[in-house]
Parts: sequence; structure tokens; C-alpha cells
Amino acid sequence: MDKAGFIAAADLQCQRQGVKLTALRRQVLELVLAHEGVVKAYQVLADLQRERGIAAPPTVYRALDFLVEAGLLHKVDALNGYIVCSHVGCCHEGLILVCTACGRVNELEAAPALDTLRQQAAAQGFAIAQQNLLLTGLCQACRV
Amino acid sequence: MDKAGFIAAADLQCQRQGVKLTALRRQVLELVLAHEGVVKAYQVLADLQRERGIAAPPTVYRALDFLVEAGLLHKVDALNGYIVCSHVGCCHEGLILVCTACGRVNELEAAPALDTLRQQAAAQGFAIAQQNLLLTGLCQACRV
DNA sequence: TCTTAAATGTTACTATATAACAACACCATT
DNA sequence: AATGGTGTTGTTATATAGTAACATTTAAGA
Ligand SMILES: [Zn+2]
Ligand SMILES: [Zn+2]
Ligand SMILES: [Zn+2]
Ligand SMILES: [Zn+2]
Repeated sequence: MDKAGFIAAADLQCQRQGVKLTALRRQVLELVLAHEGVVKAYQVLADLQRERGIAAPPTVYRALDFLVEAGLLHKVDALNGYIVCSHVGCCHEGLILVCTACGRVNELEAAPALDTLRQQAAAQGFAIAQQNLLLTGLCQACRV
Repeated sequence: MDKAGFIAAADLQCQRQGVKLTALRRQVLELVLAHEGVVKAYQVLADLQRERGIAAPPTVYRALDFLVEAGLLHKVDALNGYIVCSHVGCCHEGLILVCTACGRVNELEAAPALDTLRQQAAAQGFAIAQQNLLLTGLCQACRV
């Protein structure tokens, strides 16, 4: 999906959820989209400062939190970063592969595997929340 | 496994790996063991300072990194914390369940599910590294 | 003993994230 | 139009997490 298409889909998704994709949030989303792969909050902050002068961390973190909450971005804990969701619209639980060499990501559906894991967890009395599975490794390009 | 048993097992494992569980590393390991569930580096630092006076962040981070490397602890990225491995000795790839309410963890074997995921990833040209799978949710006690 | 590599100490810093409150914008009701 | 509530953004300050670089000490071999 191209960038404009993604923004349109994001708009739609926010409407459906009854939340507002404000100018600031859209701008932050575009800044994340402008990168390939994982982006860090302080990178977005720097970009934002280039575009609109002054900006402080909470501005960016709030926008990023909102976008994650809205299902438009995913947080990549292992790298303290964020990626654009590649399945906007389809309420999904997926497998996110992150290349530790180049930061590129690949997002797959992994419902079956997650079901298995959920059952395994349930057998221990543990209710796992809805979430993405995050695995690191090397993408084809980086495998030499 | 009780605490003393764990330390003994840790000693053995380090010997087998040809690495040294020094006094400092052992002390840090004991400090982590003293907590139930996830512990944070700066908590360990504070504990260490109580026990031996002055101590600086690198001291703790080095010890924690060593212990993770040696397979005695696991890093919990989602919480910026560390947990004691409950499968010391059996070189494992597991599923780690973390309760977001109380911080307690439950570590399971999940080789079959991981194999599935690894194959799925391989189909995309992606080689996922050896790693634990980390999922958050609620433990039985915290489910009300 | 002498040499060397590993481990630890120390200082200073970078990076990541949030609390708390103020100001503003938007929408609904009077 | 004025009022008041709610959500959003601005602003300042601070909390939390992690590392670089170099000095010093310790342990292991030759
Ligand atoms: Zn997604
Ligand atoms: Zn790559
Ligand atoms: Zn383990
Ligand atoms: Zn719990």
C-alpha cells in the first residue's frame, strides 16, 4: 500500500473507532511512514522539529501511543521503536519479524500458532492478552 | 527449585560453558532470585548498593548481561526487566508468560509452536534467531 | 616472576519515557 | 453568544534506562 493509501485507510479506521486522527497525529504518522522499518521516538521527534520548529517528547509519545492504540502502528519493544502496521483494517494478531541488521520488518498472520500458544498458556491458568508476536532475526537481504 | 539449588545449578552451567560465575555475578544473581517475577536493573542496583555500599550502573548491567548470556536469566523487553530462567541446564527455546498485573512469570517449553513460526518466517526468507517468545497477560491469581 | 586477558571500578554521558500543570480547541447546551 | 465540559496540545521538569571510555585490579599462564 502506498503512503497516501495508508493515510486514507488510517482515516477510515479512526472514524470507525470513533477517534480523531488530528493534524498532529497524522503528521507523526507520516513521519513514521517516511522511514522503512523500525523508527524510534526521538527520531520522529527530530523530524517533527525540522518540520514545525519546536516540539517536546510528550508531543511525540502521545501521538505514537495514540497510533499504536488505534492499531496503525506497532511498538517493537526489543528495539524501543515503532513500525507501521501492514494489516490496517483487519483486526489481527500477527507475527512481526524484525531484521536486527537493517531494521526492516515483515508482518505475517500467525493466528494458528497463537491459538496453540494461547491454549498452552490457558492450561497454566494464564490468560494471554491480544497481542502481536515479535521475533528477531535476519532478513533475506541481510543473510549475506 | 530452591535458591541454593539454583545457585548450584548455575555454577555447574557456568563451568560447563567455561565461563566464570564470579562473586559479583553470583551476588547479582542472588539479588534477582530474591525477588519474585520481573526485576529491573536499577532495582538490582539499589539492592547491590545496600549490600556493598557504592555501585554504579555498569557494574549491574555487565553482570546482568553475563547472566543472560549464560542462560541463567532472561531479559523481558516489554518491561525493561529480567527474570530467572526456570529451565537452567536444558538449552531451551521457550514461551515466557508475564503477568502484567503482578510481574510473575511462567516459563514453558514451546518448541513446536516456535518450529511452526520458524517455518512460516523461513517461507518469507527470514531466518529467526534462537530466542524466547514473550507474551503478556494475566496470571490466575490476577484474573480476579 | 612476568605477561596478558578478563573483570571490575569510575566518571560522565546518552537515550528513553513520563508526571504535572497550563493553555487551547471543539462541541453541546443554555 | 455565553457557558461548561472534554479532549488535545504545549511546556517544563524530571524520572528511568542504558552505554562509552578509560583506569585499576584480579586471575591465569608462560
Ligand atoms: Zn499490524
Ligand atoms: Zn535486514
Ligand atoms: Zn529459560
Ligand atoms: Zn498476576
